[in-house]
Amino acid sequence: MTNFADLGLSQKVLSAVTDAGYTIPTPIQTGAIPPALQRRDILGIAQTGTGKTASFVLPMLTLLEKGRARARMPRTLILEPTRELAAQVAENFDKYGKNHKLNIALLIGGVSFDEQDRKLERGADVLICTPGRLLDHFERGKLLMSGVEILVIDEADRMLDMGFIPDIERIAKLIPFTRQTLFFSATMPPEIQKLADRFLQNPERVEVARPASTAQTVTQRFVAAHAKDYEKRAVLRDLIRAQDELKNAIIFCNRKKDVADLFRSLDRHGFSVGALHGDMDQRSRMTMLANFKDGNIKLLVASDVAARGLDIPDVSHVFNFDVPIHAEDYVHRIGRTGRAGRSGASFTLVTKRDTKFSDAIEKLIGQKVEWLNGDLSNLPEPMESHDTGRRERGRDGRKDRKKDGDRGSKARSDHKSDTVRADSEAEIETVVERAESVKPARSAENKQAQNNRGDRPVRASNPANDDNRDRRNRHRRDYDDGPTPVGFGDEIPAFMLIAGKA
DNA sequence: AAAAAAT
Repeated sequence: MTNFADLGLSQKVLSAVTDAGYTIPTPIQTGAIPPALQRRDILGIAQTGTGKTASFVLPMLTLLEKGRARARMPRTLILEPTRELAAQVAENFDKYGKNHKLNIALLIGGVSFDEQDRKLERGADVLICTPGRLLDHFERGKLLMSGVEILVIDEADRMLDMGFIPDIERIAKLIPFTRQTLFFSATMPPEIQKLADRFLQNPERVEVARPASTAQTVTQRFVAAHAKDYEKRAVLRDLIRAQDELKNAIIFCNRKKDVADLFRSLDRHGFSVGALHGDMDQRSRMTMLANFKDGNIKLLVASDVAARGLDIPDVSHVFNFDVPIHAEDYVHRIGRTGRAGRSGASFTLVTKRDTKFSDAIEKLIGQKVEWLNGDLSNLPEPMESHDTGRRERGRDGRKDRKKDGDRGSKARSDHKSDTVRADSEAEIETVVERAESVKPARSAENKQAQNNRGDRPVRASNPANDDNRDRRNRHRRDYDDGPTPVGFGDEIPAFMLIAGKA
């Protein structure tokens, strides 16, 4: 078996790798590192979770040991589709480059130019960028690309999805053709192949199988639900509480607005929860992600910004609050769990209007997904009608919030049965039965969840106002569960605000 | 029926 020591990496790099606890390289690393060290171009076909990032970070560090950066002339350039991915790659350089004295600059949008400018001025060995911000700096005359020796294009297929290809082409033209190019993509559709043909010279092609196919390590279930958001939220809460093995989870929504709404709802129900989507300000995004990675937050409600690439080890559960519209996204989302051979669980709420998409998912993954508590044909009547979510939710929400610590889904469904209109015994029984078929979460976890609430920076910024929330917001419209939190002062996180936007 | 990214 190949060892890291056999790949030709420098001592400095090897010792950092050893310190990080790695001895055996992954297939993409074994395949890509030796030719990369020979200054060959690389065409890497690999998904996240395969060790792809280290497969370019490690050889780059070794190659960068010779030479020194000059002001405004970066020596290497890495292009990433999202800010989080770029930040993650930067972390890798910190980790594996701890024995080096290299200047790493992270050029991403949403944060101030000043520090980025300073790093460019000082001379950066490695520039890790999202395309927009890089071009912005370039147009301001803050950097020259003529000294770039290595260009990395990561997640090329996703760059294509996001319409970045013209930017990438423009950037590539500014870099000398004598450069070395490392090009990575999870898939190779024809457009990407064409792009690779244009950018790469006699590349070494390294292709690795998808990491353990989804079916192997991830338990997948569909969960029937009514389409109304408050019904889906109730189903989701029961589902979360029923998970004994839940360490942490990502909950995906299709829209940013729904991320914000669901976050608020779960937060008010006492869950330890954060939110992540692209309209949040960059600082909140970073803080949320860090808190989630550190375990300060157990649940992360996210848009597809978190579906691919983000390296969040050890996610025990993925919940799809919405069925993804593109089946491909389903694979990426549930790929957030069950990584590196660990087991994981994923649950997807499916409503009648989603069947087209759930069918497409089954077709794509080539298997039927089991239903948790019976399929859509067994779904009881919706619990609304004349009593819509408004009144019931308000009460439900407050009760839940107070008593979440010692209260499971049984109690919850009891409560429901006295608030849901009582004109159908059978219907109530079904509701109770469905709720009981999932077990309540351990109270220790709920306590933990409550403890965590105060630790979050968002809250901590203004805890004093919490007391006034209910009174101040008594008249606010709210279909879910009680008052809308205000009182963030000047520090209203962006994800709280977007609900009001289009 | 969407999200992501420069301001």
